[in-house]
Amino acid sequence: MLYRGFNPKKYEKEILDMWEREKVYEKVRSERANGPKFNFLDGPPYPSSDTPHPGTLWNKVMKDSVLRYWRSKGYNVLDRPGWDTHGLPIEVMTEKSLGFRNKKEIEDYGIANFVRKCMELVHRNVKSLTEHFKNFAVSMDWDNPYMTLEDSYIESAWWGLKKIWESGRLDRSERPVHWCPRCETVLSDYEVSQEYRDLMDPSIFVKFPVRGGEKEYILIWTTTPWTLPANVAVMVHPDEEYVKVKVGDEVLILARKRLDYVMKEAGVEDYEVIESFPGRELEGLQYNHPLEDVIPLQRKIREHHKVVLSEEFVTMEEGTGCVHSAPGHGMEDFLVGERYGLPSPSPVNSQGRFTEEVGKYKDLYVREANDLIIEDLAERGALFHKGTIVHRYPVCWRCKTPLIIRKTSQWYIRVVDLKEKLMKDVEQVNWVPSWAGERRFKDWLNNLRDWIISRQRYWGIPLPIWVCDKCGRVEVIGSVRELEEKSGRRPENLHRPWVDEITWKCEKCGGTMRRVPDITDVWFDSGISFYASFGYPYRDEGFEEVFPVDFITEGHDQIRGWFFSLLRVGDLLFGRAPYKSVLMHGFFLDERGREMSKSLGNFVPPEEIVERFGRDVFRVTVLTKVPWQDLRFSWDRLKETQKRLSIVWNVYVFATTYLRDMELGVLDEVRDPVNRWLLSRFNSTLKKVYESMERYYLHDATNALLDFFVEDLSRLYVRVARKKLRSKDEGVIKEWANALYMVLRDMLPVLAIYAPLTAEEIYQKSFRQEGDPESVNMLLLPEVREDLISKELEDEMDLVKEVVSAIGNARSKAKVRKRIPLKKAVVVGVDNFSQVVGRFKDVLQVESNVKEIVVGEPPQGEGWTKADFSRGEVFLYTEVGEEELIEGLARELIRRIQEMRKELGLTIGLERIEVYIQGGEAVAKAVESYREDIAWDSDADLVKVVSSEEEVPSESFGKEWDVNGERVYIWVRRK
RNA sequence: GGGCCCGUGGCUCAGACUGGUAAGAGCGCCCGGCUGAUAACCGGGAGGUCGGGGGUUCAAGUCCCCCCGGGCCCA
Repeated sequence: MLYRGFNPKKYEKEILDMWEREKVYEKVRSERANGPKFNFLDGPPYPSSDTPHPGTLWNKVMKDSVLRYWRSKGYNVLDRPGWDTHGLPIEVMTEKSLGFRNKKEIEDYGIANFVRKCMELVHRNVKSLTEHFKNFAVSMDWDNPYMTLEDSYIESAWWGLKKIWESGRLDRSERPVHWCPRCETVLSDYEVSQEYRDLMDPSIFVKFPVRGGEKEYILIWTTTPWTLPANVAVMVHPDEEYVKVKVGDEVLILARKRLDYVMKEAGVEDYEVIESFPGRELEGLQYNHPLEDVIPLQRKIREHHKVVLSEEFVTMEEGTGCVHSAPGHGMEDFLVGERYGLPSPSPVNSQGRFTEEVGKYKDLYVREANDLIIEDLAERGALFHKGTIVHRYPVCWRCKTPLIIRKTSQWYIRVVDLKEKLMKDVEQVNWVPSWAGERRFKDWLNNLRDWIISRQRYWGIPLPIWVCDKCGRVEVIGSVRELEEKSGRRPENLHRPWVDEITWKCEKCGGTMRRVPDITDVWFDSGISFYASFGYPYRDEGFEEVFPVDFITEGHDQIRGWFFSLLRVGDLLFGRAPYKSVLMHGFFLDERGREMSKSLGNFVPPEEIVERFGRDVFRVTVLTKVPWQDLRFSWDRLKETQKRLSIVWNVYVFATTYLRDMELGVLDEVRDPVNRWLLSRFNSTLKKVYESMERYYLHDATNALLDFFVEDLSRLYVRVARKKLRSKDEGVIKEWANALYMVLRDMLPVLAIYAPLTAEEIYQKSFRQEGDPESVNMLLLPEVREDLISKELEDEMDLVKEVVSAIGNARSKAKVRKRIPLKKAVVVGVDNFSQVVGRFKDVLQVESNVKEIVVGEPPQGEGWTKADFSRGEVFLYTEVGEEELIEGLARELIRRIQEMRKELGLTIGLERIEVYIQGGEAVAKAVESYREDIAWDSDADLVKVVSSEEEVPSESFGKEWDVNGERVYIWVRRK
């Protein structure tokens, strides 16, 4: 028996336990095993914490609603969760827990020990996060997740890398990259863009003496003095105007557009332009490096010091228009340098300290060398001006160390030439919303760069690349078996350091083949998930059948993350995008619209949500929100959802109260237009829900369902049904009971998509019959009966609602309470309303309490109150006569008797009573006139007017009431 | 500098892809009602130049252009 009061706390945990105990999920899976396939791929969350961010819960709940939908449609759903287990965040956390500050401490501790610690951390967090997701009724295959740290997964990665190598796209090259001097590794562009800080740096203007010139200098500007020792050239814009300016007895060369700014900055008021020319005329102009006397490197490259042209990288927005170029410390400088055949020295080691190539600065940490370099420049008269600047500067997203750009040898996957193809792939995908793909993704692809795949760290997929230490020959290994064949050994684990120990003799020269020490970029790990989660191609777990997957969904940050990464790998290895539909969702923000994070202290713990509102309330709250916009969290929102769900709950409670002990069978013939309307609305709702789910408009589906409960059932149908279910005509009761029962029962599997715990509780407590499946999760979604949908009926009911509302309006104006029946209302302006009145007179009666509603011309005479609605107007006769007052009084009495019955705990329709009433003349008259109605409504065998308490049997329950200002005594005697 | 998204009553949000009924809901506020779903529920009202301007159209919150404000991404 369903009980009163929507109270998720009472049942949610119990239901979850029941599912676990009875292995409900496993049973549903096996029941659907032969159904058509729906393939979902989980974007693997990063297990860096043991508590999920509320946004991750939102993400998982959205996924769950889609999975539940297809499963309830009879599909065999691929619903494996994933975990993205490798990478720097886990390493950094492990380092912190061990108190390490650099790589050396890790190596001293032992890579094997360190990697084991990382693994432990991952497993611990995965376990905890899994419990959290299960706790929100997320139905995935939790016992069987894919994890990027598994050997089978790593082996699949190797297979992919080997294939890419064979296609000629994998190679090593030396380029400047963003480098974290603490973590001592390269960072990808993506990682760099994660974190910027405002840093204060020197802003200096430096004079480079023109070779052979007489006190003539090229004026450059930089905020990274430490890159000056690696200066090779100066870039100018070919088409901008440059000038020679006389300052004192010196001549400076800079861009015209920067002149005023620079002089003002340097506090120089006396200067004179003596010559002007386009930048291209400067090309080839040679200069001397001001620090060449102290930097051995500079003496080596002195013949390269000259002006080069670049229209793409020289701006007139900052600096002097003459750009100091150090190809070893800047991507742009490097590109221009390549064009001119310039060297690209990068005299900085992996810890960000200068090498001996730069003489006296050796071993200094680059940022700390700035002051000394500036001093040396000043001593040599090369410093034109020194200031400071606060600018956004990239820092390591994990350890917050300012990054440097440094040339290193890295492994790349060349993809830039695939741009056009990738653009085409994107068009093949169904993006929700469409602009996510059409615009955002394409914009991102426009900036496509080659993929730096190597990282100089420990916890990750080891690059399966072995290089001969003698002849430099490269071999890429695609499987464990291949490794074993080459080396005769099989590592106990495919991680570092175990694979590092595997070596073999070079076939060509007899040297030793050693693995490059790098691991892969973690975006490679997750990018291969669509096939590596199957262990493809070494384990046959049905990969080919599910490629490409039907559906993925993640936040908009994953445009350049996972969506991109998957596409890149999909195209490299299989020539197409590995997914068919993508739902891009928003971020979960706090009440003020800021990102939610533990460090900001605005993080809402899942436990608190469960404690205050419960799991289903959270689920439905997030599911009613447009997915692709950011969601601003608020407790008020949860409160609203709680109210909506409690109406759903109450509708079910209402039904079970009235339908108890009734024989419910099939609904063979539906006569009443209100019931035909109900079935129409039911089927329209199903249709809307299904269509919305299939285009991933999750909020439309959820709202359509809730609106059906709130608008159609609660506000309308139930109110009429209350009367009908107590009809004197058995046939009427039967029809209404069956219609209501069927609709509510068939809606349960739909409700279970969004609020599975609540749906299960209702199912178990009152709708599950002998022989029914043991869980609501096993029910199939009802099919849409198009033939029962009637646009006409639905439109008519909308009109009825409007008329009712207009009558309510008129009552309000005339100040006549609803309990008083009114004689007549005239509807003006709607042609077919007579037919509507005929069909829906019960609704009109219950909702408006007007005896006669007709269609016609505006009535003449006194006593009419008018109200407008969209298609016409209503004239309500609001004069109240004796007769109406008496009838209203009868309703007052009934209401009070009912209240007393309730107080006595009597069961409706079952326990009978006798009623005694003492009051004035009007009361007596009301009882006389409406005795039968009173008796029927209150299950009374006797309704009697008495003149004093003496006439009332002694064991009666009596109460004094104030009815419209009159004192009335009522006694109820239980029989 | 480029790209994308957002801007709708006091607050939180639907509606925009596919132009068309007097622009909706919930919360809050004011007034009233209902009463065997009831620690609920319902009706009425006040409150919106749909950020601003221009354009297309018989018709624009919706399509196009420009601007302003906020956010995200890229440079």
